[in-house]
Amino acid sequence: MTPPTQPTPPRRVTIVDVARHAQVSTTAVSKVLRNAYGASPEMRARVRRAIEELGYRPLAAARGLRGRTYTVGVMLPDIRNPFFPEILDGITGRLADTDYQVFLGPGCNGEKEEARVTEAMIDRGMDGLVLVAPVSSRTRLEAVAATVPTVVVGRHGHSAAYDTVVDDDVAGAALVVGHLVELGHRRIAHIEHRETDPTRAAEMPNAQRADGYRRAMRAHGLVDDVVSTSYTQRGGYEGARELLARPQRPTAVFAGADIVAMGVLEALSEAGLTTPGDLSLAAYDNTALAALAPVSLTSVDQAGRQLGDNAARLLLDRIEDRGKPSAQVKLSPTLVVRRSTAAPGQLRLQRRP
Amino acid sequence: MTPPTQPTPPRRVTIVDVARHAQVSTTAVSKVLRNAYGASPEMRARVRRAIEELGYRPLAAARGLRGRTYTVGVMLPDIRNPFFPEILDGITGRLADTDYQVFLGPGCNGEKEEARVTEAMIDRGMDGLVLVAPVSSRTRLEAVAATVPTVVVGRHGHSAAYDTVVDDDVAGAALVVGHLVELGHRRIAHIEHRETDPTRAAEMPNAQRADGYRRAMRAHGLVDDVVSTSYTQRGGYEGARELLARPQRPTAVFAGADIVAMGVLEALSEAGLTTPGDLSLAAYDNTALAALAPVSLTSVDQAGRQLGDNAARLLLDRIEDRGKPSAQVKLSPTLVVRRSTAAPGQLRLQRRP
DNA sequence: GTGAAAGCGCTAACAT
DNA sequence: ATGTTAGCGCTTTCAC
Repeated sequence: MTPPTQPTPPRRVTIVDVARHAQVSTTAVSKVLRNAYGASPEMRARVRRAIEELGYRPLAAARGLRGRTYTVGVMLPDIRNPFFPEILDGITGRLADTDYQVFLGPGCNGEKEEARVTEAMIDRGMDGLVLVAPVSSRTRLEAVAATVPTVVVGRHGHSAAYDTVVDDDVAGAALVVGHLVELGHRRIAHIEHRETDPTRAAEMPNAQRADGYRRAMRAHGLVDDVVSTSYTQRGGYEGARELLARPQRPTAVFAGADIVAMGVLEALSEAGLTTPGDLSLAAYDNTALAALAPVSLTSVDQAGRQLGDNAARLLLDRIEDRGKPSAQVKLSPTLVVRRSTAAPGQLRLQRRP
Repeated sequence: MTPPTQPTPPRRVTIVDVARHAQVSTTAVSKVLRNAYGASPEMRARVRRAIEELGYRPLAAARGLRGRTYTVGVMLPDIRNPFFPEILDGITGRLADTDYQVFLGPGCNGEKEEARVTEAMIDRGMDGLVLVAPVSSRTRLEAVAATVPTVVVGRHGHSAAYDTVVDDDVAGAALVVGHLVELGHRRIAHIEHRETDPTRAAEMPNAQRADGYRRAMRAHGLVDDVVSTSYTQRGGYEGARELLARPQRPTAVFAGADIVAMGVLEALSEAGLTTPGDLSLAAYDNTALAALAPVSLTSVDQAGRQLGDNAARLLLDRIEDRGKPSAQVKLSPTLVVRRSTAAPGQLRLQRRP
């Protein structure tokens, strides 16, 4: 009963094969691989030629047993959120010229999933982790960071154990409020993501945005009006339904995320209303959704690529020197104005020209 | 010059620690870990207790050196395409109850990037690979499959070296044409993705969709009208511009992918036209984009989750038995009708009720 | 500058 | 059923 095809792949080329072929020691090959000190130019050339001729690639898993795996893990809360690929691009861009390879964990919701993914990454010997908008407790994050170099993206709150990279969500919210006020709006509502856990609440971007909104409203002498749902399409839909049922409707809505605005649009559509004629709508993240022609949503642009770029840079630094003091990077968002916002009370100026 | 914090993480708990703590051999622990034969129930209990008490987790990288890493790699062409997460959900769902962990490669465009990612996965000792809609040559795919168990998703064309899971793209295209014809359309255009390489062209879903479109048109006694651009928003925009410039405009457009339809909508918006009043629009993939209220796009639903589920199942089978004959799974798509398609020549029936 | 030898954490073959 | 031993492919002392 021999199978038709050879089920056994040809033995992989190892460092021993290279050493033999180049007539040097495995140590020498290892040194060349790592650009380490202690190999003459002549030797380097010999070894490189042998590597070339044999098509040798080091087995990262084996390297990891003693040194590094040259692997970096990125944990994203949700692959579906079109904002996260931006961050990822920033990370891979920065790592492109290095020997490091990036792998993503599967999208994870909640602390349990996060723990599973981070543990899996640590168990695979990854050299460093980038955690994007994690919801785990700070204690948990610090435990991870104690085990492996870690950078946390999109979560406020400093720690000596890990580096952080965030956008200034308070400033972003202020941009939106400022824009709407300038257009003449005074009844501006906000749909926020309700964070249940009070301890980490303040560290999350959603809380910062809500806070920034409240402060900006106050600064403009206006009364804030916050509806608490979640950063999902459904959350936007429910939030909008609640706002539309108010005796005194807001003239503008600031959704905490683009995806939330999609739910708002759904509710508006059901009610036979449109933006910006019946309601101005602004959101956050400036994802591809916001740029779609039929959507054309005013939205806050987080410098996603830069977030990722900085995260990768900090991570590489920390892999080189685990003892270095932790760094915090804060980037400034900008506002991208599109057709979903306009002066209030206009004579039902529709979208079509 | 001692750094303020301890830069050295506490030594990891190893199998030796567990063995010592449970007063057994490391072999015994290993057997328990793998549920292998040769350990009494009593011993299993002892070992499990020790594992529990010490918080031991095996180092996947080290396991891989002898046996398996319990890691499966998934390569997606583009994280931004909202269709792919469906497949991923199917994969992770199927693997959830196993010891296997899924990692994603960063989105890769083109053969070179694909080679880089697959090599990186192989070098990390991954036990199996799922390649989604790869563009690499068949030779290349078979080389990968010869090295590591591989399942190819979303690419037609069989191979003895790897299993395949696809949707029936020809049938999907026929669904669209049938739907539009039933509504009364006769001038139905198609925007396709131009594949440059002729050898693999026939294997790609885009070619199958174009082919299915042509065959369905012919079957209905209609003349096909294909514009070749690419499966991108820009491709849709350019394709639509070309179609709108025709002396005799089509009354319906079948875009090869949802994202293409977004570009069509952009062009329509610029021209002051709307769907379905001026033009019916249908697409493929039934992503979240299609379901957005302001978009509401008729689209072919590929059974994304089932694609992933089947891929994972086949992969596990192949990991167990590398010699087994390769399998091909083909799933049937369905059509989700939304507001972007209607009978032609209607009196500018707008979207709003 | 170079290489021999030890060992990373684990599994597999081979005792017993 | 259990333990002993020899590696997996690589990096790292530590000799020379």
